[in-house]
Amino acid sequence: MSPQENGQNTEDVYARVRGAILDGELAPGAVMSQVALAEELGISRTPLREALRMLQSERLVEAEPNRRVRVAPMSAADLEELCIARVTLEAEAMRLSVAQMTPEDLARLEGYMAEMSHYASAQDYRRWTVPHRSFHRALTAPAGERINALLGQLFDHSERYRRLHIGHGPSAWATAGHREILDACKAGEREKTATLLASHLARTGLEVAELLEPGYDPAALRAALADAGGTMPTRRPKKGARK
Amino acid sequence: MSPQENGQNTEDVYARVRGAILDGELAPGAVMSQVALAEELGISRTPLREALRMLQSERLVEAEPNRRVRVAPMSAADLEELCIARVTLEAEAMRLSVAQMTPEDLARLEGYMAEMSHYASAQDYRRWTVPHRSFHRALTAPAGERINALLGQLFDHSERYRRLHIGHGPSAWATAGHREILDACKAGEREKTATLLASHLARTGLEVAELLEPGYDPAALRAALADAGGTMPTRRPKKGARK
DNA sequence: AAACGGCAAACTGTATGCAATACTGTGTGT
DNA sequence: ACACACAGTATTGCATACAGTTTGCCGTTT
Repeated sequence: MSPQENGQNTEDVYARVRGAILDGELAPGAVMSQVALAEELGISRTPLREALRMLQSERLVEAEPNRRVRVAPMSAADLEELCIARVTLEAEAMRLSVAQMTPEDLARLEGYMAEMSHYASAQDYRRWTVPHRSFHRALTAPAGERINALLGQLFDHSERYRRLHIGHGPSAWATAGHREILDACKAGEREKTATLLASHLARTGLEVAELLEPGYDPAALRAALADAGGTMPTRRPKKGARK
Repeated sequence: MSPQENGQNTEDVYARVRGAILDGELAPGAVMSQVALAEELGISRTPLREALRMLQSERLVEAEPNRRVRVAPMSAADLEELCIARVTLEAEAMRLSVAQMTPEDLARLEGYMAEMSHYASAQDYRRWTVPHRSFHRALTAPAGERINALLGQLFDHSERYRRLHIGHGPSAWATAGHREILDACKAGEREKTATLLASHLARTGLEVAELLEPGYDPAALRAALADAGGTMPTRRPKKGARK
């Protein structure tokens, strides 16, 4: 969170602090003094306080009266809920969108895929996330403004977990997953598209949860994935890991 | 929004303005001057501005820089998205919760039912909404904090639509719907409980949408309800309204 | 009569000041 | 050595002040 870049109005402050939280630059659970933060940003406390209120409303910081705000902590249980919500909502938004997508929409999606693979091969994961976000957003755009606003928030929160625990880049299978989803989209296969997306999201969530709290068993997420019609692709068949 | 009741800190101001919006006391689309509002509330603009920022984050007011804020407008399309999100998410939360509910939870739910019928027979719809909210929240409480925070917001936004368009009270069939849901809950019938809930939510949404914009066809909501496994109970078979 | 332009009042955005509350470190008693 | 009380400091919350922008009105022009 650089000392003076960009403007100094509330919205810029909001964007900067939010970005710092999502990037992990402000660690989960960290307490922040308004005066220190405002000084660091080169502004007064007034716009900062307003920005913090917005972040509080979207659960990125926790605030109690007369106490310093804390960056929202992270936990496997919270991640699991996040993923459940996302798997459920995004899969349904996908179902509602498939039929409505125009050739232009599909072309745009191909464009994002190309961008992603470009940055992936350049190992520029920082920039990879930009078309990645656009890709997911474009998949569900026809579902409407409000639903996509919700999904956008869920996406950003997920990214916070992902970036902190597996760097900023794509897993090997993520690209293949995007390809499958887009192809199913083009084929107009409504249910297949939705379940592929659900599986894609759940898989990422499970992977990050395993890194975050190795012993944690995200049974509810598995159940939600099953409810969404999804499957865990090639669940490594170690012992009798059948459930 | 009374001139001086309650405290005058940011949180109270937030609660009061929020309540006024949800009750329709501040009409959808109304523009609000900060100075006028602050004066009416008997406070300065600083805490009001912070409260408005929070309301902006949850999409109850719309704000553009250097312009007065507007109470978020309402439309059938927005209501439809709201209901889609709620039907999808709340039904899934219900599925995840059924197995985890304790006898105490079920007893609490019975208590809310009793409260509701009490206020319903007294025609005190204003107070009826309190146990109604508790009922819905208790149904999905085991699904976790984050999911219920999301559902709480969606519930409140739905209430805003409902209160504005069919008064503040329950429809005749709503009570029966709650009864069915709770009974299925007690029987541990996971899927039935979820689909009953989905149908309940969608039915209310369709009813309000019809009042709000008579010609509007909420096809997406019907599709989402079908995806959730729900059905429209006794869809009045006028002509060949089979689809 | 309608449209345009300009000016004044109103409003928003940020900074600063002050009172109230929470935090921290030191000293004291057991 | 440990717990506790207390005072000094830091920090939050709200109000006010001021600069910049928008808005609405009114006179002028076409």
